[in-house]
Amino acid sequence: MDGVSGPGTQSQPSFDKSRVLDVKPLRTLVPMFPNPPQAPPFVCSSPFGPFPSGFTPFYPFSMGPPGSQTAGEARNQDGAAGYATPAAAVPLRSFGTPQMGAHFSNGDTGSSMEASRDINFGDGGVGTASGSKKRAASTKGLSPAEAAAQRKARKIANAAASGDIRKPNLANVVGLPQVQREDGNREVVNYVIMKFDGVRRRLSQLEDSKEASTGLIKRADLKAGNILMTAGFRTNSRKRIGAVPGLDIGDIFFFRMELCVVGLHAPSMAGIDYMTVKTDAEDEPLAVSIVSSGGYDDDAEDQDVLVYTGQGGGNYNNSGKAASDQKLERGNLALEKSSRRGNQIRVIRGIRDTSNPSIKIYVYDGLYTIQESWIEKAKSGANLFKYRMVRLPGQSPGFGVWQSILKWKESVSSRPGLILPDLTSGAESLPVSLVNDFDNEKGPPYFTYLRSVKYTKSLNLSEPTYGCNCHSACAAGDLNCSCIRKNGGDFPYTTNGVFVSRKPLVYECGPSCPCFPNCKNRVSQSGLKVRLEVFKTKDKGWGLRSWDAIRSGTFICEYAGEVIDKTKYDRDESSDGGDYVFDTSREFDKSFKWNYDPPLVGEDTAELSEDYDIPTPLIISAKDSGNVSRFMNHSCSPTVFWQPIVPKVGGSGAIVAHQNAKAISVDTSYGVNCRHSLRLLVEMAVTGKVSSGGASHEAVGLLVGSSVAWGVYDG
DNA sequence: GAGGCTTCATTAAC
DNA sequence: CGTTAATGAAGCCT
Repeated sequence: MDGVSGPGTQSQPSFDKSRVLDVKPLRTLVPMFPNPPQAPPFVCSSPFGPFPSGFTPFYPFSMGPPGSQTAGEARNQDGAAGYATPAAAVPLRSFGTPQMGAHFSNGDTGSSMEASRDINFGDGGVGTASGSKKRAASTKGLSPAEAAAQRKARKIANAAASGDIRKPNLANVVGLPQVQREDGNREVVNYVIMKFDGVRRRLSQLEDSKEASTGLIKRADLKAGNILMTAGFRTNSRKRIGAVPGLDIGDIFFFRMELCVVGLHAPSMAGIDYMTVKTDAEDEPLAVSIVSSGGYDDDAEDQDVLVYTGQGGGNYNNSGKAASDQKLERGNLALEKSSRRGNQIRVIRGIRDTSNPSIKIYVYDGLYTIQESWIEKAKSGANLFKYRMVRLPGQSPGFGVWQSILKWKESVSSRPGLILPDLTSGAESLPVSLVNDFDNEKGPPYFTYLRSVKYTKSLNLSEPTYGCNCHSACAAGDLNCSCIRKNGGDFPYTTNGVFVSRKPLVYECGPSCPCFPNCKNRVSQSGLKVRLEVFKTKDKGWGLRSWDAIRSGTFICEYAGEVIDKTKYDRDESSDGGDYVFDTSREFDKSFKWNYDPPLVGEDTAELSEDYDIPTPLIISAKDSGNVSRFMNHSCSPTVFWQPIVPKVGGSGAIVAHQNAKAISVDTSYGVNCRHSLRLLVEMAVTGKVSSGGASHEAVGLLVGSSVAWGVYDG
């Protein structure tokens, strides 16, 4: 046996493998595919709520295209109620309705499809007359700040239009209708966040490339935020005390600008957000939200109590100013007033991962009130305002979960319900723990752990070989690198390894490329990067979730399993054997709405409209052998998507380059060279909810929680 | 690899 | 109504 055994076999060498066949498979991962032409649009959305983000959903089995119904019915049904969205939620596609369309000045609301395209990002045109007209007209009803920002954006747009054609010209983004702009809901929030990150990734990509590094783009996060804010592509802009519609406790963010565009916390920098409330007597500033990020000497150890420091006085860590007394004005005054009134204040906690200090996330931790405030002397001798903030009881956990995770990372055995610290037995570069804190089941049925796809027969690969001549590492913007040219001139990943935009096929550097293994174009070849956990769900068998915050575009894993014959698959499917099968031959989503949108001016979009077929379709079964991906459950609002990636073809035995001896090595006697592997990328992560592991239908991925943002889920 | 520095966006307040 | 000041983070540079 050339593999690593699944749980149970270590202690039971004589494990009866036939049990595998006795146990009804838990779930199937079906790749996400577009609606077939004959199907109505948005099949997946209704009635479970709209699915605006455009990454193609995994079909709920009960709702897939007509052809997939038969097998689907027999499989585990996606809990219909589980994915219902609040009745109040306004479907995004209704943006195209006349009442919403009125907010579009271009009048292009003839059809809902057209209008919904416009919602995304206008017409994508250069700084044309029509574009300018649209912007001018849409200035109506904007605040002075917005109008000023828009003027600024126009300048940038003009500069871009007259200059280098590849410079981003995203200034013609069309904002959301006034209704959504002021008051959001979950769909709108998810949509805004997704667009924010799409633009941010694209700007990052351009920034990475040499030609643009001399240009205007720095701090892609700020830039992306500015573009959206300027256009009015934001939500919950109306300030309010208390909860914000569409935002849940436990939602996570990776940039301050994200808090801004979703209306959780308006200031792009300041830690205290407040609003002036008119009373009979006088106008009173009241705090609405605070961000505790570690810049001041806050005491944030306790889950439910936060001692927050006021702002100003040069007491901030990175401030170059001499420290002085803080004044009772602005945010400090607002906190004081809120304290007197006993008002609720939203708290966002910044968290630095001790194992990876470069990553900082922001977790929305719900509502607090101020219990007491006082003045305290800083080390510098300056007076600081201190506020003891206490979390309102009865709220679902947010920050607390992350604190627990930090402990688990220090000592796996402290994880409640732990069955195995690493179910891969060392096959993966990171452990994957097996946990059941729900009932007494001791683990999933037996399977063999594979790190990669296993080929049981030779495949006739016809794709041309490609390979670059780069030494050490391929560099973004280097068009001499043939791998980059294969990718249309863009580096598919940002420097920190985040996938930028979906496309039919991504070309990574392969075995015959001379570049080093740490080349930035080898992201999916380096195995697990995210700390995962297989856990028992309430009603969906076993599922997969993460201990790490997974940023949108993060590579998670490939779909490992055994490649099987189509005929065998067809036969199995009729007898309920289709579970765990991933069929890559189906077409996948053509809309790519996860991407920045529209394409930058002058960008060639031809490749997106032609051939979506991947070169060598595979049917992969993870029933008997597979990796963590076999535990990903189906969801109608998935947090991951599938992206075909090819490494270089050719070079015998290349797949064995996966070095871990305990892993199943690919049997090269079948003539396996390096094939294209299928890998999963996370769509995620921006507003993930943290779950303490209750495994409700939505509490799936530890770090993920709702439609946008989970790395992994059960469903 | 740690720490300092620079730059940037928003909005209340003037 | 236009302008300014206050605020802090992220990533680069040293």
